[in-house]
Amino acid sequence: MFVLARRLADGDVELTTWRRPAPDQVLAPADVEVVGDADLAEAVRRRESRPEGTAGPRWVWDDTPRWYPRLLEAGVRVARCVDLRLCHALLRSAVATAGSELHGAPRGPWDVPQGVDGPRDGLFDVLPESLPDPAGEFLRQRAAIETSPERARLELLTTAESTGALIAVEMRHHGVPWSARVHDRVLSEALGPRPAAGERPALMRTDLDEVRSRLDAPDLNPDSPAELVRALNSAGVHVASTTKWELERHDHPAVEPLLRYKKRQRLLVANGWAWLDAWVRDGRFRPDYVPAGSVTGRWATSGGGALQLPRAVRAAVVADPGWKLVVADASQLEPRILTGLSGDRAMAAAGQGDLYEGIVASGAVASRAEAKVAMLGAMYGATQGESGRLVPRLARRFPQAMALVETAARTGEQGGVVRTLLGRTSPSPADTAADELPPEMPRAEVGRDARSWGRFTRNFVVQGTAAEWALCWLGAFRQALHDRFGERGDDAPHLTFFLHDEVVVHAPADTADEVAVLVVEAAAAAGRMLFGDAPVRFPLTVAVVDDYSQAK
DNA sequence: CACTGATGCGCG
DNA sequence: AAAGCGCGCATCAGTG
Repeated sequence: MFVLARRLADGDVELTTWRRPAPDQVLAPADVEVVGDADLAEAVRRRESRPEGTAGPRWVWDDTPRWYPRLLEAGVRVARCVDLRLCHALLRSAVATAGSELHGAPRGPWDVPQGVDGPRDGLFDVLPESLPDPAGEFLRQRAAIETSPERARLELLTTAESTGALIAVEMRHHGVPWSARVHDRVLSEALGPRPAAGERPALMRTDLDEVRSRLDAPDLNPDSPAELVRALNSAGVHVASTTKWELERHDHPAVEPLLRYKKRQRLLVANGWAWLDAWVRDGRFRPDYVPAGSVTGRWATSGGGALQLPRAVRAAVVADPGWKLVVADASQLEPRILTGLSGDRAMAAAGQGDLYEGIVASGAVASRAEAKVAMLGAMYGATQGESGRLVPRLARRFPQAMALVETAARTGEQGGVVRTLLGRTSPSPADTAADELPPEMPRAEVGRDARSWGRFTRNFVVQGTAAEWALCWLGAFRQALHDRFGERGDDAPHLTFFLHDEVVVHAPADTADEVAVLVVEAAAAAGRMLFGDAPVRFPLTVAVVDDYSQAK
């Protein structure tokens, strides 16, 4: 059963129940209720509470961040939903929906960023009207899915994507437990005490004084790359840029303090006191997650840089008193995804334990470090350097795995699209680049573009399927947490952070060990959802800790 | 003054 | 200008 929620122009909400009159018949609206905004949470709660063992409704709405934050604030959790906006994007471009009305539809009002008016901006008493004709959109989506030869996979993909949207809002609602005191200590130790506004921290002034005197450039602005290159060249350090990688190759006495300065500047600017003031309130950091924010289906965030939290500040993620953090990350996720996608039995055998050690044991390469570099090179399309040299050695031992990424690369080079296991389809280069491509691009340029697009499609199948695995993992784990601990209410363990192949759970201490078991089981379940009984394993590294820096 | 693109670096 | 993918953010530098 589906319940479609649609916000009307006056702010009221229309709830339409859709059922199948009989199995195999098309969905039809069964009843309609209109509730005032103030009564919405209660109406949802009523329909979510149900006898043990019976399935609740699947809420259908235009855009999860427009609905769910206010429900959570009212204490109402939703088990399942269909996020029409996210599913629209998937189905419109999926090759598996060919022949449906949605397939290849021109960009329209559903092709918008999430939460266009902000999840809640407090300026309006009445939330904006729903995106146009959600019932029509819902039916077009159901038709696209149900007539697809890939129906089962599209059902799983759209469900996983929508559940991800719920989880993103729930994680923002709970927030990451954050100790401003510890964060300040980390900063003070790395940079010196917090300076007055507009001042450089003491340790950075020391670095800068050394750089200026050793380059004989007393007025140097170290934050201007152009100025820095000129000063370095004048001092005999011949660099074309100021990247860490290039600077490291010179042993001029200015280089060391300069690299120190740059490192500290980075910490100050990206995650310094200003960040703390802007992003941490009442002991919580609340990132704005953007599910499917990247083309491959990985999440992004907007504001706060949550997916780039430097290791140095992770000590500030501290569990509440009496609580623990359960940190779990999937080991060598992308190579294992490639194993499952390709059905490469030699690679599956190598992945019984540590995959990179398994590759060494297979005789393909000599060391774990080489195995890692070679594997990344294979998935990213490396052609040069150590990585490029090692890739052919992998190809000899694991021909099926290598053939899969090679095929994806060739398809992209020739202008075709590729898809993930569940059917997310890569953008077409024709649509993406046609208007930007200069009419008379030299042949060599076109070739370079094609190869670059081939590296994108090569990686798309792996990174995108890994993102699908992660969504299934999250969804299964969320369900397991709720089944086991849901009745504890605010005292239940909950997801608090997600980073592509890693999750952090904030858990009451007495639940932590059990949570650790559930997260491992969920990983195995995700593997089965994608690959059935194929011999590919998804081991996790799990740690129960007091702060995030203690994990691994 | 506002905007855009390039640079550099943090994360997976 | 780093080989080799995907992101976000701050800052600089150039343009309208």
